[in-house]
Amino acid sequence: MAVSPEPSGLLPLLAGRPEEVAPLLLGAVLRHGDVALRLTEVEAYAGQDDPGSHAYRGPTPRTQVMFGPAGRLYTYFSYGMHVCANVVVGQEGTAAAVLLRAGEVVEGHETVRRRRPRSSERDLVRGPARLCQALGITLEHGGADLAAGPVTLEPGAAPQHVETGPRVGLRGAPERPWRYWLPGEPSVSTYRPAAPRRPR
DNA sequence: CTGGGGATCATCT
DNA sequence: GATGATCCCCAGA
Repeated sequence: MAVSPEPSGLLPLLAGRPEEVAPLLLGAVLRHGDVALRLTEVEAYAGQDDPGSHAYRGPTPRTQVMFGPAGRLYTYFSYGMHVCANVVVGQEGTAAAVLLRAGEVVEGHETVRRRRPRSSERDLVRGPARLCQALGITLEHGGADLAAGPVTLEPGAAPQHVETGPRVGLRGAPERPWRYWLPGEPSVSTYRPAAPRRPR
């Protein structure tokens, strides 16, 4: 009567609405190579209905993956120097996604340290671009199937407490409190409104 | 711990 | 040509 934990047990859950799926991903383990991270902070994005979503204006070459089936990785290049990663969720065609914002290193700490040598311990996996750096996720991983690898997602212990709040860094988005995090985790980002850019 | 400002380029209009 | 779902470094407390 062995209980066989199914590594893909999380994937059927990804088909739900993004704001329902996002909190389920907290505590889940994201793995790439010898590094494994326990997710501590995520953010939900609806597709065409959501002005904060990259898919808001319909499919483009970049956002093609978001319109595909759930369980794939959507990666994008940001601010000229950073890579961020989302898990595509919801029904095919809806372009919903969950941005992976922060995590705790549970395996491969030395590898992460090597990739982020100047980081303080607290900032190691704090923030979506840092998370990708820590895991070694690049634009090449865009479209990767999380059930097949090389980046995989496994269920973790169900979180006891989940807090929610406004999403980070969005301008002109309606208040959907779709940022989810595990309270008390040192890896969870401090809330900071987007800094206004200096006019030239 | 907090806050401010510069870096730098793929993507879309 | 403008714009970021950001990070890093620095100063100050």
